[in-house]
Amino acid sequence: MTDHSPDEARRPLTLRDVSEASGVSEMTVSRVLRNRGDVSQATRAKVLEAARSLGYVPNKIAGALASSRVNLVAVIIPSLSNMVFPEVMTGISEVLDDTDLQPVVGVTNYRPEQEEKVLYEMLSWRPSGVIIAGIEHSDASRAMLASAGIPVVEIMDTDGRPIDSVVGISHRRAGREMAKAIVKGGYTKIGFLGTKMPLDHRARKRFEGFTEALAKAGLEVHDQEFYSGGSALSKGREMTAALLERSPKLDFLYFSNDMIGAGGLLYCRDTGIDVPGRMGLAGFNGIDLLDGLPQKLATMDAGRLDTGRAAARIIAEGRHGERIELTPRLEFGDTLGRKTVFDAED
Amino acid sequence: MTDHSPDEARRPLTLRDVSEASGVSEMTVSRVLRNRGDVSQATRAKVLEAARSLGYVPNKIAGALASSRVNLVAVIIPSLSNMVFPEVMTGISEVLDDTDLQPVVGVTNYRPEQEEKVLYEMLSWRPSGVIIAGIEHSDASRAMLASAGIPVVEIMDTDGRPIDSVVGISHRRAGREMAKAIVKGGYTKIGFLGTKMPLDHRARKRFEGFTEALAKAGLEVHDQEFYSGGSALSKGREMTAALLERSPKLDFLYFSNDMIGAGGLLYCRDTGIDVPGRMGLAGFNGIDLLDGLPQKLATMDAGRLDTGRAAARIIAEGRHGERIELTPRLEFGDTLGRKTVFDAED
DNA sequence: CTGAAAGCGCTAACAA
DNA sequence: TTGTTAGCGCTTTCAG
Repeated sequence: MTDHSPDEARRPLTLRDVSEASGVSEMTVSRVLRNRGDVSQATRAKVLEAARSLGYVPNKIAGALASSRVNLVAVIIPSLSNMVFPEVMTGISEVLDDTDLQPVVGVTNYRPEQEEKVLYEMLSWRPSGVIIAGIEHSDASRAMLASAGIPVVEIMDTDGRPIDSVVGISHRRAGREMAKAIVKGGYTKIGFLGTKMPLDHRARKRFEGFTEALAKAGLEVHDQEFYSGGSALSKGREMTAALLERSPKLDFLYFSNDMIGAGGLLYCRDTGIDVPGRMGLAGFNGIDLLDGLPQKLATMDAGRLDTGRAAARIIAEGRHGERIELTPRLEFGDTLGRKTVFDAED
Repeated sequence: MTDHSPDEARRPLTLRDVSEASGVSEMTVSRVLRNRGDVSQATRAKVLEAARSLGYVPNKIAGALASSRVNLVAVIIPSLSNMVFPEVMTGISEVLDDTDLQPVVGVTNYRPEQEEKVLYEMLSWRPSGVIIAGIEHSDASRAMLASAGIPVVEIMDTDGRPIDSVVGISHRRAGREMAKAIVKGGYTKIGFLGTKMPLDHRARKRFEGFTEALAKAGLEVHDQEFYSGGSALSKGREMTAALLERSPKLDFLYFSNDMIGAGGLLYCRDTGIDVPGRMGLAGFNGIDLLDGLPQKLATMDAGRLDTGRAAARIIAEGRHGERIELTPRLEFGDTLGRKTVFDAED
């Protein structure tokens, strides 16, 4: 096993230590450890044995400095507690696992200054690429990304001018399509329930697309309710209660995410509101976590897994200037589009 | 703005560039950029202006090599899609945000070999500390951690022999206490529903503690159902249906996590099973995400936020050999302990 | 307060 | 197939 000398602070081992222990030059040790260049089986074995028995862990800092190659990919996302981003991460990891690249995650909490700081911090490690959520960034952030000289992929939003590559859906379009489906379903008194966060650009764009498409159909959002804080079932319940108290005539509720949408659904069921007859519901995201609810909420899948995969592939292949726009997929579930049934019973 | 010369691959800027642009020695530039040592206001201003206008981003690789100081903390967790780990991360970030340390996340997918690989990879960047989930690791992993010469905090499980520091709860104890509460509630025909994963040591330990405490009360787990795959409401429903079909006489179901527990709860309600009269239910974790369900599931909070905070503090303060055992907190909710009410009505 | 020299631990490039 | 020589871009140390 590892050589545990007395408890003094042991200096980390270096290539030189392995070199001495194996009687092979540092350079050759380096080659063995990186599987680079031809090395005889004999020396190879000697070196590996020495490295293993010493417990040598290479110093990538020195390696990266010498080779100016860093196998890190910076991934910058607003939050980990949102369920959406971990899924993107899964897609990214899935692809990077087949390469020697390693994702490094930074979290911004939806704050531009934080994003700037995290970005600066990560770029200072000279990663091989950056995957960053959203297409809205501070001037300083954009400048850093533009001049970093590495592949940059902005993900999850294609409405805007990307710095380099972009992968995701158009949230305006997602909003529009949901509006069209609702109109088609025969609903007319439409309420919106969403987040207050002015910095959640994607939610904002969905809302814009939504109202725009409603307007084209001669409709508008009748009433709305905003909240701040995490998305949770209970929030959805409360908001729905408040909104319906204020505007009892609503016949459709569009939630800005599935979690609060599910809360709204539970509220409707508890209070005996017939869904989707008397009231239609829809959320956003396609969170399968909620699959076991009594009714399946209508939603719009944003292709998070595919987004992560595609972004990672762009980085892995060192591509630039790609644009991959995914199609948001409407899932009707059990809460949208049965208005006619209700009308018949009315 | 940044000087955008023609599109040729620009060499990243170095201290030397800033030095030349500002007419100040590299050394002094370095001091300004790090706020180290005394520098006159005049030079200070010159340097900052030059750095800013060039868009200089320091190279931490070189800095780290020269100073052998790295402001990274390796955080190694099994999964991001589990809801539990993001919450721990939140606690970690919260504390590290007040320092100059940066968390770097690695994911193992509950696989020891993956853990070993990720650990090796991260240690090769010479981080200032390691926070790692669980207390079970491969020999190689333990050896790496033990000889890294940095603070190591194993989190979320205190049942075992830690390498350095440990923060978390005893899952055996959590299982025992839940068993006691169930016994006290008057339930006797107890079913267990959990994950198949033999590598989820914490779930295993809870189960062991659970059966042990039941045994002490002269009871045993009457029937059980295992599954693999992600935790989701629908899984909970299916498992509950299967288990109750097989063993209709059960009067309590203990789920290994809140998500499947919630699914079980929904199933019981849908099929008209009186909870907690005819059937008691409990999960594990205290996921407030589910707060808005019709009934609140009994659960055991594992103090994830506090765990993250405490672990980060140990790293930030460079402490060694700490042991912080948190107390799992039983939350009765609405699904445990009203057996007597039912008995009266029976 | 500022600067010059040396070197962190590794790898590119070349030599043997 | 193996070894030697120079750095990579910074910071430490010491001198002014």
